[in-house]
Amino acid sequence: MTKLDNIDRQLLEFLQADSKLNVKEIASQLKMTKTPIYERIKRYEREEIIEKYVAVLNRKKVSNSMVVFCSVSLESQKLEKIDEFNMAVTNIPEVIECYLMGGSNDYLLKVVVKDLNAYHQFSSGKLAALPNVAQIKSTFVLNEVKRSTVFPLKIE
Amino acid sequence: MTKLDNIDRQLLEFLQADSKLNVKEIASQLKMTKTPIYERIKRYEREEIIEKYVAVLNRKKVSNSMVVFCSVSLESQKLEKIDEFNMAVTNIPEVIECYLMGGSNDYLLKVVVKDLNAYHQFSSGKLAALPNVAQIKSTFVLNEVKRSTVFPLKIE
DNA sequence: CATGAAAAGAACGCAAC
DNA sequence: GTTGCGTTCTTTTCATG
Repeated sequence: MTKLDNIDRQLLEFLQADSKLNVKEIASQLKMTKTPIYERIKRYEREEIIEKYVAVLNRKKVSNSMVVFCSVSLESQKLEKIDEFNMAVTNIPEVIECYLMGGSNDYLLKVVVKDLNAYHQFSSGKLAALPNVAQIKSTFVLNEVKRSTVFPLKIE
Repeated sequence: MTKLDNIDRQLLEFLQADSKLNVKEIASQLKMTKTPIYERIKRYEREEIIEKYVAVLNRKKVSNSMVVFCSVSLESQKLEKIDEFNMAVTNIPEVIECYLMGGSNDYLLKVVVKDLNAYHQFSSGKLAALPNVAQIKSTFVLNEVKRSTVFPLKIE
C-alpha cells in the first residue's frame, strides 16, 4: 500500500472525476506548477495506483437495457470449485461485476441485459449452466440513484 | 436512444477499455483513417454517449479498505420521501453506488470504508441518521472476482 | 468515407534555480 | 518544489477528392 499525501489525494480526486484534465489546468487548481504534477501522475501510472483510463458511457443513450443483481450460491465451497466458478463467471460479458460475499458465502453478480427475456436466457442458459451453481436469486434495478467510479480517498 | 453501427460499437469498446488510445492508433486497428474516427468520437462526446473520461484506481494500492453491500428499507414509499432519501444518500462519499430495487422496494448500496469500525460509524451514524430509514442489512465483500466499468454493447 | 497539410496545444525531457 | 525552453506528439481544423 502506498502512502499518499494531501496533494496526491486531491490530484487523484481530480483524475477520478475527469481524466482529460490537462496538467496545466490541474496545476493551476492546486496552485502548483506543471512539473511536479506531471511527475506525480507518471508515478501513479508506473506504480499502478492508476490502473487505467476509461470512457464511461451513458447507458441509456446506447441501449435499452436493464440491470439485475443476482445472488448465486454454489453447491461446493471447495477452493478448486470456487476458482472454477470465478474463472467462468469472469468470461461472461453480461456479468460486469462479481463479488464473493461474507456470511452465506454466496456470490453477488451485477448483470446487464437487454430485457426480461434476455435475462431469462442468461439466467437459465449461461448462469445456471456454470459448474457448481446451486441456486440463483434475482433482483431487478428500478432506478440507479447513484453510480460512481470514484474511490473515496478521504475515508482514511 | 442512439443507433450504433458496427464501427461505433468497436470504437466504444476500445474507448471503454482504454481512453488514452490516440486517434491514430484506433484508426489503424479499425483499418480506417484518422478523420472519421475523430469525428465519431467527437459526436459521442457531443451527444453524451460518452459521459466522461475517468482514471480507475487500484483500490488495494491506495488504501486498506473494505466494500460492503447494504440493503436499506424505508419507512415510507411516498415519492417525496423517496426523493429525499435519494438526495441525501447521493451526498455520502462512502456510498459509491445506490440502486432502488424491485420486489421489496429496498435500496442496495455499495459502500467503501476503511475497516469494520469505520463501517459501524458509517452505518449507525450516517446511514441510520438519514430521513425515513427503517432497516439496514449489511453483507461484506470477501473477494472482488470481477469489477468492470465496460458496458457490454454486444448484448443487443 | 480517404488523404494530406497546417496550426494550436499538450506532453515530455532537460537545465538552472 | 519553481521557472523556462525546446522537441515531439496529438488534437483539431480545413481543403481536396
